[in-house]
Amino acid sequence: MGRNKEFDTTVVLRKAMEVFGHYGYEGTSLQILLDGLGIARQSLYDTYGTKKDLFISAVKHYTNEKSTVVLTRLDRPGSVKAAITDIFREIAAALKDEARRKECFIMHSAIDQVPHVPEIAAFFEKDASRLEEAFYQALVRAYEQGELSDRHGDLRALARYLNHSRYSLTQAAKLTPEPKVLDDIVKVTLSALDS
Amino acid sequence: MGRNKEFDTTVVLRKAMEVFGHYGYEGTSLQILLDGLGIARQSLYDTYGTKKDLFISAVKHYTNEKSTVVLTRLDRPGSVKAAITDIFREIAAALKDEARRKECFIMHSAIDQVPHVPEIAAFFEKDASRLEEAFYQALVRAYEQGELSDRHGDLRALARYLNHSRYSLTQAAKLTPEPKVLDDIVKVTLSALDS
DNA sequence: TCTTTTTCGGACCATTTAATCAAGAAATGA
DNA sequence: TCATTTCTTGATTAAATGGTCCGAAAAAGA
Repeated sequence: MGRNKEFDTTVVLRKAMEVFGHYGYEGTSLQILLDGLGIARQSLYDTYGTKKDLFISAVKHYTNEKSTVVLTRLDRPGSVKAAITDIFREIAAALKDEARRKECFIMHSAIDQVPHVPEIAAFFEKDASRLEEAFYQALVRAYEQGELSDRHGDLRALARYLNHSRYSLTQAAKLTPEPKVLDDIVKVTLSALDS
Repeated sequence: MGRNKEFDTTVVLRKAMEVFGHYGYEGTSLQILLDGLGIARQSLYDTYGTKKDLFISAVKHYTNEKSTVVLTRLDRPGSVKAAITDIFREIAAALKDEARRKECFIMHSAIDQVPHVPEIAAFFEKDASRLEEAFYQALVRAYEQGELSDRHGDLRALARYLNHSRYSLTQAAKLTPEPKVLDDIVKVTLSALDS
């Protein structure tokens, strides 16, 4: 019994990504936050806890969502190169989409807080190592399948590079509104896999 | 006549880079800032103006310093590949040095402010296009010198990629304290120039 | 000595901050 | 009907915010 929630908590979480992504964690005042979420102040505290709690929830939700997509693609049977290409094309597409683009920028705000919020630091560390390992395993499989030559040598380094490149694309997007630049970066990034 | 300044304004500017780099622009309270700079409040306002003025000065000073190094190397006669390799090795070295590393993180704080401080947005836009052009001209020269094959094709894309990679290394450094990871990323990044 | 400049520190300002408490209205299902 | 939950709003709190003003001490050169 009791009254139902009038807002979808994950929809509001996405809005939080946008707001925090635009203003940064410290740059987002409670007023700005509430205006962006479209809910009343008390609803925020009742549903998510403090401003920091909401921020952490938004960061985790965003990261998990993105990581899941990557992990799924990497586990997909068949060409590993094709899977990795898809992953990067998908990121570029998200960053070129007016609506989805805004959510991505919470990553930047989150990285700001790494030195100050232990929970976020620990979360990112775990996520990064999980993804690095997934990339590595996929690359090993690619090698076994004959998709990579000995030229690529250090697959561990290649895995780290790919995971880092994935993260860094949002930074590039924040610095330039030009879609072509993003495409250029992705293209050259993927050329690291060429034979 | 009159009393001399007791502090070196550029030394204090470097300290400002560290403080802003660590806490972010909004995350840096005036108190934190003054403690970090080691000067009195009034001295700050007399010398640099407001907190925002100081931030902008620090960002510009840092960026100009780094860009100058890059432009100088790219103009150096001889192997372009060697020059670019040097540029990235130098960045990695800075990010691995306990002291210099801290200053670099002001870049991250600066990018946060791009959507909110027009002066910073304009400054970065100019700086980026200048460097992209320098990379491009250098790559053209490299091609003419026989350092690059037709495989590399789109030199404009390659230039954008290199400039972006340069920026993004600080992000990688912020996410991991592991020097080896940085080296791995640089190694693979530079492999884009391999024949 | 005298004037100028800088340093330093405290006092002070209005504003904003995140967060809590309270209370009534609206909705929900037993 | 009744208990429960959420929504909305306003009041309030205590602390922190960036910035200004003032005055005295300390240099430095004329």
